[in-house]
Amino acid sequence: MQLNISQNSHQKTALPDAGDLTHRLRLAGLRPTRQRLAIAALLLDGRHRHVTADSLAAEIAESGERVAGATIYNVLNQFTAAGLLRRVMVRNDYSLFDTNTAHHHHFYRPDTDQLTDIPGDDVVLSRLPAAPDGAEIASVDVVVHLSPKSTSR
Amino acid sequence: MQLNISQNSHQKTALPDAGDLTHRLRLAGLRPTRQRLAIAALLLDGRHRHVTADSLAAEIAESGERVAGATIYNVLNQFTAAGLLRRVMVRNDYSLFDTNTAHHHHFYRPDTDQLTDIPGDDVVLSRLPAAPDGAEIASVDVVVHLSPKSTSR
DNA sequence: AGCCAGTTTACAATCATTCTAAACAAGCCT
DNA sequence: AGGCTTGTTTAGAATGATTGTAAACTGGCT
Repeated sequence: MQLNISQNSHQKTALPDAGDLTHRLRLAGLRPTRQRLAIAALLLDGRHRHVTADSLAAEIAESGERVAGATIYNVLNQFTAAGLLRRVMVRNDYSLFDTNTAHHHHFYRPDTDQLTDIPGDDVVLSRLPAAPDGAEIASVDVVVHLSPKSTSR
Repeated sequence: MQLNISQNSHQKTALPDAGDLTHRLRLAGLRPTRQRLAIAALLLDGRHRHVTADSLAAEIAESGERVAGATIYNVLNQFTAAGLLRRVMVRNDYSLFDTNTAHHHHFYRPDTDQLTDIPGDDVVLSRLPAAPDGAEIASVDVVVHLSPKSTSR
């Protein structure tokens, strides 16, 4: 079976070499198992994209690896807890995991069910509420819901 | 700070009378059936709160009415489509329906799983992105995720 | 009164996600 | 290296919110 990792070798940035990923997983307190390394190689290569548990499973299968469904969920949750991924909730059907953990926001199109990043600083929150007693602000999620442009007007 | 909408008076005059609700349902293009009126009486009295399909079912049962589970979901979706409710997604386990359809945002505490409104204009978006081609902005959801206050810092 | 589209209902089905408990592998210890 | 311990993975079952289905019902018209 041919792992298709070579494909990103022409990329400018560090393609995830095994040592690097192993190290990152260790830093996150996660044992670098075959399964976690396979998923990390797909998701933590520095590119920003959105995957579902399902789409990731398909990619893994395509790459020739074999990872159980439950493990995919486990690893996605572990990566998210470790801050390697961000969970984005736009529907209550399923979750999307965002490989971009930097602070940014999303467009969501209900009709096509597509999620896209809102570029750069195109959303500016000029005012934030004070956190209630006993709590502090962990993160702020902005989801801009889109609708097809109405032709008439 | 009286950001209250006028219908929320402190007297029971805020109670929706049947005729009013019947009319509102008709305006929304919905036949005023016993089930829809029962749910409307609970949710459309001008108070702002968040319910789940489940919590609403419990309230209905307590009030002595009987409404099938599927109908509760149907009606919640119909009310939401008609703009009488707003659907808020904070987890992907279930949906919350917000009786406050005015533009406002939410605090969410993952540990206690509680959703609260962010008062008034405490969130100000000073900059919004342009909608992508063929789309227009339908709504903007801001969810401020909270965490228990850390003692340090 | 009677009709009919719109509604409701019970129940099954769906589907993402989590649980279970049994098999397995990583890393440490000697 | 062998063995141990604990963290991981696994298949399959379970969960739980939500939706589909097909039959029964009802609101509101004529």
